[in-house]
Amino acid sequence: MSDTLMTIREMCDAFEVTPRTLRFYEARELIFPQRKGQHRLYDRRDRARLTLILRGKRFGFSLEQIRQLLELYEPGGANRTQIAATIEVSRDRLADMERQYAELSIAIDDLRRQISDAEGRLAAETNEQPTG
Amino acid sequence: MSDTLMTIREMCDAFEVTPRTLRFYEARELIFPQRKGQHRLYDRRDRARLTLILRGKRFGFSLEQIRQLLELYEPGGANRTQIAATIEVSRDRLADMERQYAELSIAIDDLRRQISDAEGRLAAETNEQPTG
DNA sequence: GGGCAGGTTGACGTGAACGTAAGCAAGACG
DNA sequence: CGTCTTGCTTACGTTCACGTCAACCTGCCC
Repeated sequence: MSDTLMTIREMCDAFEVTPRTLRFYEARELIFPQRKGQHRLYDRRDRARLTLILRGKRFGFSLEQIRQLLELYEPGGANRTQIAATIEVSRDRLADMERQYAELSIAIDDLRRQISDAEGRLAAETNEQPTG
Repeated sequence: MSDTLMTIREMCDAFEVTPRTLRFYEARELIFPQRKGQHRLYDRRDRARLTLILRGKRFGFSLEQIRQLLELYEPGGANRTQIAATIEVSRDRLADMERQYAELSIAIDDLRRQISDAEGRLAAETNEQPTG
């Protein structure tokens, strides 16, 4: 059930991307759908990777950074040096995300305060008599 | 002290941007430095706005979205309708950021787990005798 | 008064991440 | 048999956020 193969159209509908996008990600070696003849078929693994890709994009990572991160999620037959390198860059990304998390917390508080200030001004103006 | 005017070069050094970037933001109406003759001079307000701009960019907002947000931080003589509209879009941005915050938390946990898994594999491999 | 550092405008170039369009193949349908 | 849909490849176009470059002004120093 969960390892159902999906066509490109099904993938597009499920993830709200275009075929162009999926082919583009494949060209950049972010996903590796099988082929049935000429047609692409996406399995559970491809869907998991696409989920991570879209998530990474929302955090502002480049496709290349995401590609490196995806290596971490593939316990394939990489050698020690490659695994260590992957861990390296992943730690960097993690640090980025932790920084972003902290800053986002501040920014959210900031924005909430600004919004309620503005709401206050709006309410005040409502009770005043405008001079014009 | 805090309302010192700064030249474009001083701004660039302070914020690690290029002159081109500052002029670009000005063209997009994100900052409004004074002019001394032809030369630009940036005050405390410009610096505050630039801080918010760069922050917004780190969260993946477009310059246009940031421009709208900046209106919220300027209690200038806008009319009720404009203030209300600004609050509207700001609430949308806030919602974006809250979503991002929640998702980021998940992604960080995810990534941490993947990294320690990979570290585990690395350690395991160190203790094994490689077949080759 | 010549030159030069620092700033200005304007036009064009660039890289990332796709969009769009043209043209072909292959299975489904009536 | 034609044509419709779906997907494929190739190639060029687009948007955003700047970078790069040319040409000009402008103090200011020697």
